[in-house]
Amino acid sequence: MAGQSRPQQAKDLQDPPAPGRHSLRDTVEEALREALLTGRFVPGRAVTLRGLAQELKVSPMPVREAVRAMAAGHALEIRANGRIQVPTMTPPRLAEIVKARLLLEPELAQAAAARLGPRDAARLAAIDDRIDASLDGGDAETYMRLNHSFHFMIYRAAGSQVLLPLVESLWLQFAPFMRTVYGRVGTFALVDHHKEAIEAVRTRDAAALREAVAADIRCGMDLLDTGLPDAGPSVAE
Amino acid sequence: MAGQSRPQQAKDLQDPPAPGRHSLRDTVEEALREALLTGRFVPGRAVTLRGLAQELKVSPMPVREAVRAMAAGHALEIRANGRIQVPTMTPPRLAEIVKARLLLEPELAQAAAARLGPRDAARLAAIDDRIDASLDGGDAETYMRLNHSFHFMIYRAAGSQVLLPLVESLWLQFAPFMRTVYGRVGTFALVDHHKEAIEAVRTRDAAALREAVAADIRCGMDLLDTGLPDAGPSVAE
DNA sequence: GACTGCATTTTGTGATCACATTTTCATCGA
DNA sequence: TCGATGAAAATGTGATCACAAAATGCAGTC
Repeated sequence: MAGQSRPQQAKDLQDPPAPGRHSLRDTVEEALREALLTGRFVPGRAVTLRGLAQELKVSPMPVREAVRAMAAGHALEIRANGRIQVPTMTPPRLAEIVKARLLLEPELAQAAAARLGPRDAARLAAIDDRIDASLDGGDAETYMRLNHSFHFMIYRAAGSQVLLPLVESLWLQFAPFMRTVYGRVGTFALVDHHKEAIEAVRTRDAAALREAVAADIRCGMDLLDTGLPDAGPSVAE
Repeated sequence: MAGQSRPQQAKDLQDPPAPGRHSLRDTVEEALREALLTGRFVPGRAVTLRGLAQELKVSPMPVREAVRAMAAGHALEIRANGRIQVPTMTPPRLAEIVKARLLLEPELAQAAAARLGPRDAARLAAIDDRIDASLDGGDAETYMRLNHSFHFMIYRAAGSQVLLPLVESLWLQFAPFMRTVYGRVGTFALVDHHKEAIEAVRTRDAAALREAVAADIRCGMDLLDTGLPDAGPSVAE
């Protein structure tokens, strides 16, 4: 034990006891997911290994693996020159995401209906109240986090091991762009179908839940369509 | 030029000129994809970083990132103790994969129909001939490779940036299990709907192509269902 | 003979170093 | 004033080391 070469363990991430999981890599990955889903990472934003590492107080190593994992799901993009950035949105890409969402999420919602009930409806209503509050307050970041919670509380109930990850991948892809649209057109214009979804959950009406989710996707993504008439890379942070 | 500390670049992977891309990581990832899609990696098989690295003549570093990327798409599984293995199949998981495939792949095929024609039909027919040959010869590995080529030659024509990666992820998940079933029941019992698909491509009949793909999925996966009546972990290498 | 105990090996994780490439930016010249 | 040029900084990639935890193998015991 020479006592000089022990460059192990950051040890002071901010939660030394590490309550939930272990592995700094998972922590970084979760941080990235958060940043993307809440729109803190805007399309086109450059992500550097050392920069992220310093920000999260870890070595570049766990960041490399986390970034690579996100890139595998197209949540991040590795350009030809090797640089990493949040993917930019294009009209055809957005159209495809909408199509994929409409194929998968209603299916997931329908499957979840049987495993949900009045208790869950109450929880969803509570989230929806906070969503309305964040919309009134113009807090887009909180809105996006809560909207994600709302949808995935439903989807998770389906107990899916395959469909759910696919849908998560889709959300990671469109969320950053979603955020830029809210920043441009504001959050006041938002119309969702959460109320219908809650009612469908309460009455265990699978068909109605399916339709509510589909309608919600259609409305939200229509709004997004108005956000990219031009190929404006103006919001590249 | 001290000439002593230059532990850079393996340099002799097997293709020094490196034709297509660069980056050892991508090479490893491609090797993993190949191994999974052709069924050389069977469900439950343990994958070790150092082992794979030695096998591919690279350092463990690129392997770590490649494995992590595959795990992000659930093509590999990182267990609670950290060990890496090819995921095992369960009846509900297989059912979900079938559902997801039936949702996405017919859609992709339908979209691809407009961008395919007689020339492509001829190419597909050529592949299908080789598929029949590999089935007669009992060469399951070649069959799987060609079957993948057949389907993705169609899907790729859709020019999809979102749906296609999702479908690729699904194939990586069920392919290893598919292989074990062929090993058990043989390849002679295989019935596909490639002939109908080729005809639909030739006549640019989107609806027919969609239906041919859907039928092909249903048949193939029904066969797989017969492969796991019990929860037999007997085929763990 | 089967089971428990410990020593050895294996394996994933994190950190650091070395290097090629690219980007950035300040300086110089027309 | 603007563009080219060069040095300096930044960045991704690959390799190696160190370490903890787990798996493995081997003995010794009941």
